[in-house]
Amino acid sequence: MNKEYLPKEKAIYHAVLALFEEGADINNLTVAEITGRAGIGKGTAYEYFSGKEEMIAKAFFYNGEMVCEQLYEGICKKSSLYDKINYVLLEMERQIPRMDCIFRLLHMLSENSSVSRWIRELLKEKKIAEEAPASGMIRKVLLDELKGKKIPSEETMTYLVFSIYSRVFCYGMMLKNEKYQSAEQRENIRDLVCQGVCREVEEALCRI
Amino acid sequence: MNKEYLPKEKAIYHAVLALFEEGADINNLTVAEITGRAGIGKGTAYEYFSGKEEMIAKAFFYNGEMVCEQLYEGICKKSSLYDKINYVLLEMERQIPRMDCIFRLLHMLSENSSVSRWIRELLKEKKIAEEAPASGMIRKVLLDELKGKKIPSEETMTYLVFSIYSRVFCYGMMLKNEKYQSAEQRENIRDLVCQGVCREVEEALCRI
Amino acid sequence: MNKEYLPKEKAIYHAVLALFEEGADINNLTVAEITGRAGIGKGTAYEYFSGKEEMIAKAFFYNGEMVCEQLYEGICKKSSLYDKINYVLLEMERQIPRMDCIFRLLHMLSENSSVSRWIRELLKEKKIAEEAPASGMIRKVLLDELKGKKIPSEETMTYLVFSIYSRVFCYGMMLKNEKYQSAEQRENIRDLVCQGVCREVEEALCRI
Amino acid sequence: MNKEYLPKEKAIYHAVLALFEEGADINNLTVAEITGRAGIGKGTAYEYFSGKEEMIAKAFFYNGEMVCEQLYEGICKKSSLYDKINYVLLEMERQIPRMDCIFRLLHMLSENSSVSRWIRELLKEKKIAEEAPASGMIRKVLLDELKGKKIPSEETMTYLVFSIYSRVFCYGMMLKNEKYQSAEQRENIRDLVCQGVCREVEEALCRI
DNA sequence: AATGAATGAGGATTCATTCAT
DNA sequence: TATGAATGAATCCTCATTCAT
Repeated sequence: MNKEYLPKEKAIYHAVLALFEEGADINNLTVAEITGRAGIGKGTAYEYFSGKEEMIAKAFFYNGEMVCEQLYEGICKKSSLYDKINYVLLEMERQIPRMDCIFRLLHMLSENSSVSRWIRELLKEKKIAEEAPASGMIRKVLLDELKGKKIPSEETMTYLVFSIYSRVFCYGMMLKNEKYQSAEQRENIRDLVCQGVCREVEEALCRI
Repeated sequence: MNKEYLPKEKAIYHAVLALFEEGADINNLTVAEITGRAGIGKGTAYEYFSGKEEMIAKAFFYNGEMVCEQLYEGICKKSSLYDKINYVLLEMERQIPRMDCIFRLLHMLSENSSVSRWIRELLKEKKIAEEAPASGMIRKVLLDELKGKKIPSEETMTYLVFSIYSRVFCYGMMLKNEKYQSAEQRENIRDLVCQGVCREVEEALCRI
Repeated sequence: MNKEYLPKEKAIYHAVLALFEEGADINNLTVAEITGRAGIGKGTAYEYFSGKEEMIAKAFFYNGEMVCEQLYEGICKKSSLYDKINYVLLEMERQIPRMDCIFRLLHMLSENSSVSRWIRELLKEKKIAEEAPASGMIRKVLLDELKGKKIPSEETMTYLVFSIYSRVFCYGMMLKNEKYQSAEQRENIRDLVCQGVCREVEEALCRI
Repeated sequence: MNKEYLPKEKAIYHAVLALFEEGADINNLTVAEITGRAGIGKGTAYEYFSGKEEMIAKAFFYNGEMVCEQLYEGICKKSSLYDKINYVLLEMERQIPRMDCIFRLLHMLSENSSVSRWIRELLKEKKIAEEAPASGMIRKVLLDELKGKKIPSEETMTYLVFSIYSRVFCYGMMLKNEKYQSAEQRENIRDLVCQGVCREVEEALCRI
């Protein structure tokens, strides 16, 4: 299942992600920085990529795939919806730098830069046409949850996906806010988020 | 209350926003493009701004202020929470380009570009230290709603603000998705969002 | 004898000289700096001068005239050649900043900047066509000295002027050297310079 | 002993010096002109130099080293002080353009431009801390001359160095003066300068 | 006469990309 | 295949000068 990446290709991805995690501005990354960090020659990068944009776009895309894959594996090991959501939120906390990359990827989807165009291109290629990136995963989790039960209308499904998505997404945003850095606070909010999701799903099912 | 803007200053702001709305990539805007569009000389811009970054940052900040001001006025005319949220969502639909600017502003807050640094600077200057931009508005709406009722814990308040914020935010994201372009679909989802918010607030109050 | 200077004209001259004495680089002086320092509007300067170059050139020329005039007055009060040379060297020490301006003026004579062209223009206008700037003064001093004696050949005169000129000039250069800052050292060298000049003039006269 | 210069580095130096010799104003040299003349790309220059200033400063410094080296070799081949001084003056006449570069270098030492700051930096690096540039050479010549004789006081040495320096320097200035362009005139003055130097050194030795 | 806001030509510098080795 | 020296297009910013007030 795992696509095999060429070593130099991976080196570029890791270099881009590392530079980003160290606070570099994506739009001002230079090829020299990237290849320098990757430990390969500038010209070599052009043997694997058509240009700077492709390097950056694919790096973030690569990270997205890695994270989602790993996240989904973890989710599958949990049985209740509460635990699944909780697991995701905890992972977000645990891997803040990688999550920042994910957030940047999401932002790029609504940008107009040439990197963004590449990202959209990649999504089309992979035929990943979700409501929002990674929302497919949420849909799968929801369908799992509803297995054996009456399936709600497409409209309701969409709403639920968005509802869960938005909560998870905003939990991530909150993690970056200086005001919510204590473990206790986070735990409380996390609980409320998980409860909120569970309650909403239940209610939606009742309403059918 | 409204800060007065110098004509050339405003011309720059409108030029930046117009270019952005027409699909320009913020990170590749040139001073020549901006001043050309604003109808002023290149050098003139530097009489009002220290550099390109300041122009762009302040343009988006300006738009943010305008939109929030207008939005809050509209919210105040609505009496129920449902109507208030509905009004906001409708406005988002009605003014998609301006909302895109707002979204871009939000994204910039978590970027590392020099424009972003300017934006954060501006927020500090104005002493706007909210959980998230514009979240102060939601908090005010909530407090209005709870007037005369028992005030919930700070934790719960924070959660409610985030919950509402995330739903509104994601509704905005959904508006940009090709899949949800029919007026009917939107209406349905909008209703679900408003109901979801109301229900969650009610339940939170019950739980106190 | 003293040409009358208009107040704003003088203001410009003093501003240029002050900025130079404060360490500004002549070639990077801006009109804004000059007029700002002179306390007049930028446009006003253009009522008196055709451009930046003229301002700077005339400012240094003005300083040259002032210094030479004053120097010559002082020289006339001394009777012996030794005292005259000694007076000049002492004045150089006393007014180092103004001398720096003179040195800069000399340098400009052999430059190719537009300011330099202006300076050469000014010299021509005033019909000051000396071997070197201010060398006319030395020639006059020499002629005074030789009054009543046999006048040497033009060749010898030229050589003497150059010889004196070069010693005075280099004493000025030495003043700027970190190594010769003690009053005692200077006094000794000054004495040697004055003696050297006197001896050379005497010998030249003997040789006739 | 000769530091090896990279080809493109040398190309830049020669381009700067050629442009200067053709009458360009150092302070208005553009990188485009320099690289154009050097026959290399604009960007290439920045692989070797940190900026325009470094290019120009190092070019003049390079010329200074070349000229001094060559001059000193020639001096060593002459036996009498008269011949040594005469050789230097003749060389100055023969290589007027290169001497102009040297003069410009001297002037730069007392300027405040960014090029000048570079030059001073370079001198410090090379630990060349003479009274004046190239004055070290004069000191060496003097010490050679005094070999086997009683060495005069440091004060006298300094004075002699300055005295010789100033005559040579001013002879160079004279060469540029329109009034002294005939070979005969020059020869006469040159003779007087050489004699003057010799006499002064002799007298100084007598006075010990 | 005096001003300074407005201008835009001009130039230093950066950096993605190429290509000879 | 891997490289990095060379390139020049692209762009920010400065500042002399103008001109309406």
